[in-house]
Amino acid sequence: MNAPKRRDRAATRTALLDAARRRFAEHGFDGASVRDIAADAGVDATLIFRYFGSKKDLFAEAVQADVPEGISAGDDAGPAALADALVREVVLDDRAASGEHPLLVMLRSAGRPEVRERLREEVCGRYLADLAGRFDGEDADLRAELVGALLLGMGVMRSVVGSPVLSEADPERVRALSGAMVEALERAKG
Amino acid sequence: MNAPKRRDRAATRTALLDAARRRFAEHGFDGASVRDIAADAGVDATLIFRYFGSKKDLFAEAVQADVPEGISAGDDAGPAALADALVREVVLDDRAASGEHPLLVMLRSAGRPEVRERLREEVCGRYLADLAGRFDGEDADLRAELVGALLLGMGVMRSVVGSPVLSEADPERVRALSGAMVEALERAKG
DNA sequence: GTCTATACCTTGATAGAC
DNA sequence: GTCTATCAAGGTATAGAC
Repeated sequence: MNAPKRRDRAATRTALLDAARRRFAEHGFDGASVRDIAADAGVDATLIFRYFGSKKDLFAEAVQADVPEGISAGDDAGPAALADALVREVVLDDRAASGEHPLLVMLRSAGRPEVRERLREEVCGRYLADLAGRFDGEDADLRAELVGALLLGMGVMRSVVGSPVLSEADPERVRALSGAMVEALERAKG
Repeated sequence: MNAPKRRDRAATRTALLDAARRRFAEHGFDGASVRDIAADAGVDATLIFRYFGSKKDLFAEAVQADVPEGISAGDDAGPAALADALVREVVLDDRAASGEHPLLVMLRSAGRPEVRERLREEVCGRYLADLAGRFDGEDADLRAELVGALLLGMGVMRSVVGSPVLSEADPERVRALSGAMVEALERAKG
């Protein structure tokens, strides 16, 4: 089912991206070999280089494909509302179908400097900037950073460290507790 | 200076461990080759296998050596005091001399399943268990997990993502804000 | 016993044949 | 558009030199 019809560029590319997403998510960048990915896709390994240039480029494209566009909270919502949306997106969301959140996939591959750089762009440019804009007071960026740290840390706990507590806990309770932490930050204006 | 006297088992081992710590901390598990480590230590690469068995075993020993024994807070201190001590240890402490905190080194090498397993033992068994014991109420373990997530996330922000905000912020302010978040958890008893 | 030479297998990457 | 060498680098094992 993964094997594309022979001589079908588009299907080959798609099959490779698909296999890459799964392999990278499960084994990380270094743990997934191009030969394994190609075998999963039912094509020859050299096609990866023909179509994507390098393993790194394949990784970039595979992981980028499902980074959510924006954040599902109103533009004028406060930090707590945004944080709540992010908790659901990064931590609680059942991603059994779509796999791990791309940020967490990147975290598991953070040995590579290029991956860390993408992470920084993604986290700082996309998420933290948005968060910081919703805090008021002197050190909005520091408080946004702490919210980001909490979120990222929850993802790391669940997905990298592998602690079962967050997965097994009542999602509503998780949202309530993390919400209380964010509200404490809102109260502590600089 | 790194080259041990020839035919000196202890000195060779030490030199290898030393070089390994530096290489692993800077480049992660996959980014540090046994040949590079051995070259740094001024010895032949195959000695790594003679003395440690495998690269993984060398990593385990190199990283284990400087995981702090216990946590520098009184046995009867509350969660906030312990969290404060941990913030200093993991995030704020100037480890320029001793290098990154071993937990963060492990995080940067978290592509490998064995590394993740060590991380889980370390984080859950050592840090979270201690934290959970200091909360009272129903879901002490969940609240301990959230404190751990905040701490780990701060370390990840600084060391993996590479965001400059935490490093450049006033340490006292960081302690005050993270303390407020932990206190919010104490208040939210299950 | 302590170290060195060397060789083997896997993996990322390239060149050129079909 | 696809596949078959082929290469360099890296982890690992073994034999043997001092």
